[in-house]
Amino acid sequence: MGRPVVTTPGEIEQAAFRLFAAAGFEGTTMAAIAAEVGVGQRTLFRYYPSKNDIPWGQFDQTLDSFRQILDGTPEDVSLIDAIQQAVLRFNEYDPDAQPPHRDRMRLILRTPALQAHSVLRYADWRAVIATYVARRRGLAVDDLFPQTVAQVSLSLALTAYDAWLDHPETSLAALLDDAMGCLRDYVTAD
Amino acid sequence: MGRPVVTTPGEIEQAAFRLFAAAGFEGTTMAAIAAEVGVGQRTLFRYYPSKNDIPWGQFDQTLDSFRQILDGTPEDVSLIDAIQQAVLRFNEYDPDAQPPHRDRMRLILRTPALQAHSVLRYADWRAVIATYVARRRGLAVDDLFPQTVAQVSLSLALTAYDAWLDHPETSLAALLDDAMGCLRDYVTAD
DNA sequence: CACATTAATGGCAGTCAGTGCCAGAAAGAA
DNA sequence: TTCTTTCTGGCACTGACTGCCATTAATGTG
Repeated sequence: MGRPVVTTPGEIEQAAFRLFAAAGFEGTTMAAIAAEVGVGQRTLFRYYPSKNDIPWGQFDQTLDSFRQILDGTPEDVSLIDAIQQAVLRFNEYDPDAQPPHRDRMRLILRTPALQAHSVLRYADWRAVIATYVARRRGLAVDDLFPQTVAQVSLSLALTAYDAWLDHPETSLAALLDDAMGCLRDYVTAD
Repeated sequence: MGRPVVTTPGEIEQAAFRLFAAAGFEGTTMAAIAAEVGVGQRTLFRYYPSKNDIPWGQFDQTLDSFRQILDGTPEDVSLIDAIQQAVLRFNEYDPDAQPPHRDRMRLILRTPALQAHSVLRYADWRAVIATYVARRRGLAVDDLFPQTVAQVSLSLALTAYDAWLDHPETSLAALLDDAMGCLRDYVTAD
């Protein structure tokens, strides 16, 4: 019961992306988004805690699924393969959903304010990996090994995503594998 | 000629750190810093473009030295060793200068707003590495290999630095080597 | 049907970072 | 002394964000 909501996170996200496309992220004010949705500015901030959070939409929920993918991996798969496959599966999208997903990631990865703000989200992502690594190796989450693996895994994902923006013809999966190949090459070359 | 300056970046930095120590980064306003220095708020913004830039002090200059360290490395040193040693040397400090350096890094690495903002600085750092890698391998800077190596190198450095905050007794150099060891372990383990 | 309860809205005033503008101050040069 | 250069700092303004609170619109109860 109680008064019914006037909007949804999804509706706000769509309105915002419309304005971002027209005027850019910096060039769009929260007042303009509120007007576009037809809602008070104060209400907007109840749906998204900050302007920087809008481009991510409702991504938070999905971290749980990332955890589940990892935990559901058979233990006989090597650590590195388990993580690589989990990252891959976590980032699988329907072919239809890929263009908007790419637009979203382009906005996030190429807008300085969002690049910066996003590291706070990545921290949770890294924590999922570090926790998994720590468990499989019987280490503490804070130990150097889990932390290193988590940081490096994020690096690979970010590098692959960034390359994906410029090479739409290549699949994200292939780029993730390529990035891992680069890493192996880098580490094992004499 | 012209009117002499009233302050210096260094003086502002010191005053700011005094206040940060007392009230925290978020709890310190630019107005308070200006008052502490004894200078107009408008002037403050001419010395530091944003509050987030103050904790870094005058670090920008030093990226040149990082480039020089890399370029001065003999070509018969393997790529990975060249980078590892350059990162190491770039982060060498007098034993006397280490406690303040650690305080600075603790503030930067543990304050969310600064964690976020700092990625914009790291981008320049990564560019130095990517450029070096591209040159040595005859690739374009934008190619996947240089970008991957740059991202991963940053990951290792950040992981080592973060561990250093909690283990002051261990040298940063040792932690950088340990992080690299973790990476080798991760990539080459069956 | 009247009335209480609940939950969301949105306006308002205020904080804080950051910017453009411009008058004024202080130094050296002519 | 006057001109020129350069730095200062006040003022007004924008834009994100917050706390406070009256208002609104549902639902539940007698």
